[in-house]
Amino acid sequence: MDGYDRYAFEPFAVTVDLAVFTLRAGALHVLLVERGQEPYAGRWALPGGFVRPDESAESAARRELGEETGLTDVSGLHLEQLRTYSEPDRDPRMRVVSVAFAALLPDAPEAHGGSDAAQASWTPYDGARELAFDHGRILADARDRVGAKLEYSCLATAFCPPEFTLGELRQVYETVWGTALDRPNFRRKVLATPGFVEAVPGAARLTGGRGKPASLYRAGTATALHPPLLRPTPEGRPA
Amino acid sequence: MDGYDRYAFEPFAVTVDLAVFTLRAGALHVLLVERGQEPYAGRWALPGGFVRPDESAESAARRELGEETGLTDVSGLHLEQLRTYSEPDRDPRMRVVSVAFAALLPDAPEAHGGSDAAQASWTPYDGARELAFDHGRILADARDRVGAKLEYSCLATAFCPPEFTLGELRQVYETVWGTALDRPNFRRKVLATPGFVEAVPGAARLTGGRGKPASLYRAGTATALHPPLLRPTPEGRPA
DNA sequence: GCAAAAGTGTTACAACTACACCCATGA
DNA sequence: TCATGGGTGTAGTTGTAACACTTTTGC
Repeated sequence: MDGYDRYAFEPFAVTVDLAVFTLRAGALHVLLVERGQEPYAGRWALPGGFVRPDESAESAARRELGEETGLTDVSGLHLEQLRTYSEPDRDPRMRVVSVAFAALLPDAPEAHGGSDAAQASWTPYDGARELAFDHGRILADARDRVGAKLEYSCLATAFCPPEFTLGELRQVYETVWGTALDRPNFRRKVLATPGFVEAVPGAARLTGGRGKPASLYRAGTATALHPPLLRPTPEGRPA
Repeated sequence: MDGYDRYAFEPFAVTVDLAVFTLRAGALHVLLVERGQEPYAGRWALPGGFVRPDESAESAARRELGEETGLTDVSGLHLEQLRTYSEPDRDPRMRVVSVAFAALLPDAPEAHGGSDAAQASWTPYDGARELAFDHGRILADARDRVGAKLEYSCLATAFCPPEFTLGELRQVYETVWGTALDRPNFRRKVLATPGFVEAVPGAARLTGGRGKPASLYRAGTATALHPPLLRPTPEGRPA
């Protein structure tokens, strides 16, 4: 970054792309938009758009999410940078460098199209069809990251409403990882980690319509899990 | 990223910045360059530069490292994306979005200035003075990331030459983390992790000039550590 | 009563910690 | 022979896995 040179003013565009996850009916869902314009008109894609001259990529991500999908109540939104995709040919029109984000939402307000998006909707992750650009890869990278961060961070609470039961928190892990967890052990593990959750005194709620009402908890102040909550033996796992 | 709009052609520049680490004399060192031009002329900064229209950020990072510091023999270089810094005011001249990388080198070939860099040199991490732009923050983020990745990945071998002793590998952990590790336990832990290291049959080498010659090992094929090698109780650690 | 979900208890095993101890080498 | 670093052994503790069992709700 040393001074101006002739490469500084080549037409680079900088965009953001968002992989926004939520849980619906016990399945991982992702927020997709249908493109209204070429290229890839009619194809589904991740929401996103151009970064404006006066905002950071993080600000652009929140703005575009509201503009394209109508999700303006983003109070519970957890947003974090994934990585930046910069292959020269990733957009057929011009040179576009995209800063990708992974985002988590507790409940799932209905989405609707806006600005450049013909429509927006929550789609089951496994049912996601071929996406525009390299968004399929970005989405897969985001899912891997979220799954991995559940192990050593308190990220799971970002999928839950402000008050939740331990059963709901366990379902977050089971849904994202696709494995069943031992309920008693999960409970002890979570309660033994200081700052992960804190009890809401006296409160209780039914989880599945039947069964004993469960105590309610709020997200604690901790962000990291020590020791981590490891996935049940997926053998060799990628770095 | 839906079609052209008026924000697409604002003058964005895209750069890369590299935090390159190595170990020298038992201390963590980082590769810095002295800026030859305004702004921040004469100040130290991370090596880096503009991404060209026909290359990815990863390619640009390797190219700039060679151009600015003379490090062209990058066979043992481990390079990975850190994150992207995009605050609007991070460069006083214009809008510059920078993709930052963390890099690790086993040995430390001498560096010399080149292209935009007046000079380049390996600097002890703790002795790093105030850096240009937001490079101080990037450097701190990179160091945090490297320290964290040592816990759950085989990254430590990237600091070691092709053949190394377990004592050298342990010094990587001790130097980056700033804590002493129990030698026998470290040895067992590393050898018990399949694919972390593989023995070089028959080979041995003296580590510190004195003592019993140590067996030599090569980096294995694994990339992740399961279970992880956790730091000794730093209490609350950031996410 | 029965099914479902919360919550508690217990035992066996795996991993980690903290040492003590021996070995090989250079000064 | 002493200091230094490599390598092995082992007891105590902690954490996890895999259950059985009780409690409280809706139907």
